[in-house]
Amino acid sequence: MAVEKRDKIVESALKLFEQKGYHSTKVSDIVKDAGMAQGTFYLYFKSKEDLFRSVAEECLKEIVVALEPKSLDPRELHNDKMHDRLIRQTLTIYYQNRTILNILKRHGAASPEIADISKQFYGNVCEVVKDMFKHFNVYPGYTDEQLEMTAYAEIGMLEMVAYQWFIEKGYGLEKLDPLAEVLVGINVNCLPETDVSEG
Amino acid sequence: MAVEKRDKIVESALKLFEQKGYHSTKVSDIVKDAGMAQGTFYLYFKSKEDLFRSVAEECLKEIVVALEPKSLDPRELHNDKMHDRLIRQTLTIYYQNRTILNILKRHGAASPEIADISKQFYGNVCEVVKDMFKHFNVYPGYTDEQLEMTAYAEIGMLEMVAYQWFIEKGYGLEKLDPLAEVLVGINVNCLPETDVSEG
Amino acid sequence: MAVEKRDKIVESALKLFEQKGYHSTKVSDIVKDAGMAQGTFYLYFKSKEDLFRSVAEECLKEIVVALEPKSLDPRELHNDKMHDRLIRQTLTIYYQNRTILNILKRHGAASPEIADISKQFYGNVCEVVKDMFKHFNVYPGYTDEQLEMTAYAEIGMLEMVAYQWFIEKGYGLEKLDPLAEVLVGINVNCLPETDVSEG
Amino acid sequence: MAVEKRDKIVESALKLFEQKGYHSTKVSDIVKDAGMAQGTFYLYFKSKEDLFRSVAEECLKEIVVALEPKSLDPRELHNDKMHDRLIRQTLTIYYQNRTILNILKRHGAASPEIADISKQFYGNVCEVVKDMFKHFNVYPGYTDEQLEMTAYAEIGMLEMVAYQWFIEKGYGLEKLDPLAEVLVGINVNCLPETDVSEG
DNA sequence: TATGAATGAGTCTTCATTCAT
DNA sequence: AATGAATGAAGACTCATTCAT
Repeated sequence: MAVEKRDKIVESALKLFEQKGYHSTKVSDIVKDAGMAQGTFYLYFKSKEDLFRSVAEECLKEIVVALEPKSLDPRELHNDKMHDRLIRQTLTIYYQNRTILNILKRHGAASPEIADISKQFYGNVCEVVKDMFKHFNVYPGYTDEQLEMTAYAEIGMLEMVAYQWFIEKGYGLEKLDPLAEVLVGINVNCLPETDVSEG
Repeated sequence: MAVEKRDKIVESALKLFEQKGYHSTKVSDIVKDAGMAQGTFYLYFKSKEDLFRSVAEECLKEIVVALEPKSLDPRELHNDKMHDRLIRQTLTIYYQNRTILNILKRHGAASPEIADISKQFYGNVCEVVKDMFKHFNVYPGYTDEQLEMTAYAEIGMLEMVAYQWFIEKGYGLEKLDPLAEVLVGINVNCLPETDVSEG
Repeated sequence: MAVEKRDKIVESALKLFEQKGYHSTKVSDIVKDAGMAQGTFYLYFKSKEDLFRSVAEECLKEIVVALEPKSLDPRELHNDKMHDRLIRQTLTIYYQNRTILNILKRHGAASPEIADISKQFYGNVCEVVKDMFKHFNVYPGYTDEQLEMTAYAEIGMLEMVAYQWFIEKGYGLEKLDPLAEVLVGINVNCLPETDVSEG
Repeated sequence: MAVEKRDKIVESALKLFEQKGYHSTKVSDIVKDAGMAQGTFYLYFKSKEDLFRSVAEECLKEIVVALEPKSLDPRELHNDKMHDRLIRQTLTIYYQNRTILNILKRHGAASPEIADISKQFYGNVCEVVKDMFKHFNVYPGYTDEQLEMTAYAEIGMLEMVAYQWFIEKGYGLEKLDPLAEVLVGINVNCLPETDVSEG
């Protein structure tokens, strides 16, 4: 029961945050949408900011975990379509979490106090991607900073197209293939040892 | 005199928005920082939102204009380093406008009512980049949607690294070369067949 | 409980409006007088104007209803003292509602947006009086416009003396008799031929 | 020049007060309408309230003077149509000053501080009317209080019909005759020594 | 006289949070 | 655990008035 109520609050909050933004969504809006009394909210969350922080942290951690190599099917990763697979994998995860990503991107970190969540998220994702690059020796001879730059570039690329197609344009996973194809196209020769003859 | 005061407000506002975010910055903070009375603010801006909208629109328009091909030195664009030049150009513009871009990225569009500014900005930048792709026939055979995807991917890439290095890490233009090098590296072979003599 | 609070607000508001006028009475004055917090006010009224409008509409409707023939004792109305009775009845109603009438008369409709209440009130009262004139055939041969003029003249007469004696001079119902006597004197022969046996 | 500017302010103020009420009319509205700068206003009036007070006092004094017997043509007053003449005279004066009377009636005395003007005005008009009643011995045997009541009743009557026809309905002096006829009708027998056989 | 930019005290209204039931 | 009425601090915006030019 308790968990159900908490989930209901989170669900309503995410919906409203996405529609109206964090600051324009009142606690009263959330509880009205969730069908409960104002006071009930504070049985599950210390404050409105606590709700946002909790939800964001949860979601973003899930995303990071999902991106980690150990989450991926290892057989998939050892063939020549690895980069393509990675891109599809990431886009899919972004699609599944498009709501929270939309909120963070469109409405920002809501207030500087919460900005650390966003910062940490990007840091974590970057680490994961860098590890992947190292693991597969994608950019041999690159310094750590160069790897970091490359990682962020890839992340920015994926995030932007996910935002534009999954949120702004409202498409679903039917756009996964066309997007992946184009993104692989940009990087096609970046992974020289990958046999791209399949093209 | 009048212009000076307006500029002073904008300056203080940008500083405070960047530090504390749009919602946490009070009009009273802005005027205190700008050294004037509360009422003076309303001689130059209809409301706090009007200030944000005005400044954002101004800055973003400037960025779009700066990115347009006609703003670029044409001699620069007719050699085989074109892509490198474009990346440096864009990064420089992003660097120069890092404050407003930071505000928009970190604190979002402040409220859904202002979200249209951000949306239009990306639309415009995308158009500029697509035109560039077409002009130099970078991606022959691509459909318009594919060009759009590629354009957004490039924009996302540049934006993310600019954000991470110029804002989060606080570097200046001394990072222009290393960043450009890496970014070109990602795309290095994307323009192999481009014969830019086509003019 | 809820009704009690609302009533307390109305009570304090009427008191303060009468003392200081609508515009000089702050919401903070009202809640201080009513012994509650600022926010509580807005649980019961949308705004200060909403409070004024609500109270004024309520009171004025009551007055109109009280003036309607069906509110009057029918036995009273079928003798030759009818006009005297009507005048006493109206003066009594004006006395009972002197606070709101005072506010409207002294402080006006507070803002043009509320002026419609006052206008409608006079329109309604005029209709009631005209109907009474017609019912008892007080002014045979009069056109509708002439009846309307007469009705407004009577209303103005009653309102003015009620204002001067019950409010400005602060008398109570002990002035009912002298006022009625004089007012009947003005009109004494206006109803000479009225055979109220008309039924 | 100076007088012209002052008059221009008064003219604009009266127009706007009538349209929007005292409180909703800003000093900036008045000077904009009068075509001058904000500061100029304060060369002619100490404050907004001073303007209102000055204008109201001026107008109301004029009305009282116009109503005084010495202002009336003495030949008119010594015949059997005296009451009719008085009513016409008063209605005409009310018509000519309908703007200020409208402001006072519809928008009230603006604030309690100015309420004294209105109060004094009615006191003065009442005195004039009472003197007239005494002069022509209209109500022989009446006490002073009874005369005062009668005077206020007559004033209320005239004021109300003037308001309804000259302001609410927007008619001009073409309504003078019908209004006077009806008003005389109400009082027709109140002046027993007047030979109404002429009627 | 005339200007109009600048002032800042004043007030309504909002909304996250609390607490008695 | 649940309620929802009550709270009150906070902040955007207004506008009569001033004053340097």
